[in-house]
Amino acid sequence: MFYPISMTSSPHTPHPRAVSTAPHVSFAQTEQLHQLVGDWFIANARDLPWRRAECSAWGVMVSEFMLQQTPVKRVLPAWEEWMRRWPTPKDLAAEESAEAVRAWGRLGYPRRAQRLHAAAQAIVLEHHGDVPGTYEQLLALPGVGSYTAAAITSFAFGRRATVIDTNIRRVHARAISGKGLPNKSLNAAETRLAEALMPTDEQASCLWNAATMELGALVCTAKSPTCNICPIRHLCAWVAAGKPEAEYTPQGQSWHGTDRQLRGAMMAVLREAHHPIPKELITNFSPDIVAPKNLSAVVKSLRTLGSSQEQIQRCYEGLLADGLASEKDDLVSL
DNA sequence: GACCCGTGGCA
DNA sequence: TTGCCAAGGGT
Repeated sequence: MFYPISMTSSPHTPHPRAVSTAPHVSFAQTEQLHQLVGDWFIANARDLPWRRAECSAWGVMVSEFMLQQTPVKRVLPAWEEWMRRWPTPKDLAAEESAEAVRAWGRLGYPRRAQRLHAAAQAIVLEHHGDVPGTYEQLLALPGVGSYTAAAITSFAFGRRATVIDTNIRRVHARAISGKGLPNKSLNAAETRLAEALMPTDEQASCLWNAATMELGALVCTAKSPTCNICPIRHLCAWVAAGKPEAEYTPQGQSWHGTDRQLRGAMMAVLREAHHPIPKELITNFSPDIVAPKNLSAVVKSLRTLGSSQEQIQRCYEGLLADGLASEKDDLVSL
């Protein structure tokens, strides 16, 4: 992480280069937002290991993968262990993909581990083992989308990139657009707004990215934002409008009885098994199948889901198709 | 754009 | 307790 410390030494000096003006926001207001949110971040940012100056680009990249839909608190220990074990892309690339998935543990969305492993191999093959430093190069890596590419560009390399994540979108929606929540999906208007708000100065842009994200994560939260401590509450369009309700209510993610629940249970069985196991251990729930001792608990929990045989088959084949599991001679493994 | 992909902390 | 939802990506 590149902390633009220079901003703290002269906090009220305007940047020499012009800042784009966003719709509904004056130049002066944009400057003020940068200053207030930046100062707030410097005073209140969490001390996360991937933000420290000594953290490698690879460390930032690993954190970004893990943080895709998984909260910071659960990522912290996993990141520490991952970096201890695989401190460079080359170290991970030399491993079996299955080992990466196993080390991913219960972070969720195990395909991220698979893609991170594939990205490490691509980095070794195409970039001499060094995490590439441009948005386009990063975007070409497996599992790296527009958010992650911009985040690594900004946080690991200190280059100007427009980072747009769910936190930043929410801050923009409220502070600028006066809405309770951003649109259901990122659209062109939101992207234009984010680009227009981005400081032209490279250092300032990195601070703005990190600071806006942190503000969304700690203060301008989805559920009950703490506007009373918000550094930009007096500029916030949403507050000024009386905090109107969002135009829609996000539909909750269903879980019980879904394929995802069953896939998760199957993945737990496979992670526990450090050797290939009989296929029917997963696909056949008849109680006379005896699991190896260390698998008993997870297999039992899998059986208690009460899934139909059709659903079991569909999910199992899905795992094979996604490359999360492989089958040979009626034995399956990660 | 809609949908799918895991998991667990927290109110 | 039940439901929300968290630094997204891929199809």
